[in-house]
Amino acid sequence: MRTRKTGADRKAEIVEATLALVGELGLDCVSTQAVARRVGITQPGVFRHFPTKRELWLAVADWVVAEAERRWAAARKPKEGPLANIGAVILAQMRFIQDTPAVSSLIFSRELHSQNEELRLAFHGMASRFHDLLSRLTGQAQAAGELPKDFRPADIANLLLTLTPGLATRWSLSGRAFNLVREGERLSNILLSCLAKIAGSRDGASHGEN
Amino acid sequence: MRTRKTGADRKAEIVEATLALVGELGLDCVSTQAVARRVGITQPGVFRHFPTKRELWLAVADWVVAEAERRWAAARKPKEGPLANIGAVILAQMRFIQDTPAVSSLIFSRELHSQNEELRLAFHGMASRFHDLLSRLTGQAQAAGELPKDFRPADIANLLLTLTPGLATRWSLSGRAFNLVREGERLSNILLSCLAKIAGSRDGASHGEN
DNA sequence: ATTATCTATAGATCTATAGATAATGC
DNA sequence: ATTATCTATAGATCTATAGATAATGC
Repeated sequence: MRTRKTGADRKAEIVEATLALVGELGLDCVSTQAVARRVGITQPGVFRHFPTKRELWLAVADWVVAEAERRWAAARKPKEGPLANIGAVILAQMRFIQDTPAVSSLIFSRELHSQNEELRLAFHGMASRFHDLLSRLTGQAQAAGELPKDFRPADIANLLLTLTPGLATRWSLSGRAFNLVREGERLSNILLSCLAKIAGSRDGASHGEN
Repeated sequence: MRTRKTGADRKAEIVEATLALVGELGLDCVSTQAVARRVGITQPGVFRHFPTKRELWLAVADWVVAEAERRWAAARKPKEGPLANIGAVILAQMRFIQDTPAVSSLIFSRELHSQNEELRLAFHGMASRFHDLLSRLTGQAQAAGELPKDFRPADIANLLLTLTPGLATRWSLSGRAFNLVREGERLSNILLSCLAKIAGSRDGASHGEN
């Protein structure tokens, strides 16, 4: 019993250690033993802070959701146009995944998938709010003439939304061999400039295709 | 000892059961016990067909990769243009994920991520070949004037490639609450028609942006 | 004769509980 | 006095091995 911290501090440490281990080793490698070792306490010590492992996962989800929303808010650039804001928010999300790759593992885990509905709903809510944010910005960009009105904001938002998990998948499969943020910047610029070109060439036209 | 099958048949059954269980319960719920129960043999029976669980995962990966490539080939429409082929191949991939959701779980699993490099390489190879296929088709579509030459085929292919895992993520988080194939068709049509519109409005122009 | 399957079981690991111990805060 | 942490341990579960048994194929 060398060090002794407040309950709140230790809880935060345990959540942080769990996220780091999920990112390094994958989700099902994370035993309470491994978490305890990393934090520097004994394995049963973990259960004094989280009565069950399920509670630990929920705390992890809370942290992830709060951190994501904090980063979106920080990325907003009120002085620039809606299009620049879309790019900034997408980049913030890419940076979040690069810094916290555990998020990707959590999304397809058993815990979330079939054993902890609450966990799935927490992440689903996060994704929904991200979609809402992108929809709103897309609507503003359309109103400002920066994006074409050929497509509904919700659809463009969905297209933008797929970029992050789509790229994250390739990143993970490659062994994290490229810079996720840089590649994300490149691809989102291509997509956005492609959309913007339509707006530029025949602004305001509104006939659907497909 | 009621039934008794050939080794090859039983192996295939075990692989199939494993994939089904991963899709239903998530990857780390799949014990050799669960697989054996589903197949209808005893738990040690599994190890007579696969010496280690690692070997079982590799067999699963082999099946997934072979099945994916079989479906891409079947989806090709030689009589239609390159653009229609791009759409068809993307839809085939969406349908594959919808039929075999285990693939998504495998991609972010511990097994693949940090314990079985061979498994990661198998899936990485699959993704690379899919990218090559989309790049080739994009090049053809550009040559045929169906897509603009503003962007490199490899970049457009990357954009198209993110659609499937990106949508699959949203699908998984939603509790598989929408039709992945139909939504995939809708979104890929939006993306492709957006790209095509540039080609239509000022064909052949080739100046980069961003 | 070959080989698919079964029974029995070892040994590792994982979550969680009970009760003791010692560091902090009043 | 409160509470963070430790030691000891139960009980479940999981991969894998050893050796016996029975179904198939020549």
